[in-house]
Amino acid sequence: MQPDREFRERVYEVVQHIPKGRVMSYGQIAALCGNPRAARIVGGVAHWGDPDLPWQRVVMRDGSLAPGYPGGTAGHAEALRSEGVEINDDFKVVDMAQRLWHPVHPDQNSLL
DNA sequence: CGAGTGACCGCAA
DNA sequence: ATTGCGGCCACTC
Repeated sequence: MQPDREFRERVYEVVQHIPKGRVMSYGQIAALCGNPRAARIVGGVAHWGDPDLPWQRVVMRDGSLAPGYPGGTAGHAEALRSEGVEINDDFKVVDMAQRLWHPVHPDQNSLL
């Protein structure tokens, strides 16, 4: 797939700023990058984009983990646990609402 | 230009 | 609280 460079780089910018121990959803990131419906595109970036970024901090809206993470959901879970994020037996982030990171304010989507 | 595809999302049953 | 479905964006063939 590989989205256009413009969008892709904004995604990088955002993902880089997710603090350790916090997570963001694909849709949330997409919105922050100016394209609220491009959640799937963000997924594409996550899969094929720069591997030297904290992609383990990007999860689904409901807290479930991505299947495409290197090492599978299990690997993803481990990566997150290793930085203090609790993952339950169903491979979902415990207490998403609290774990979700929002750069500025919960509703308005300003760029960092 | 049309059809298929994917680390998604929100709204019904 | 779980599923199922349709809709979305960008890209490839």
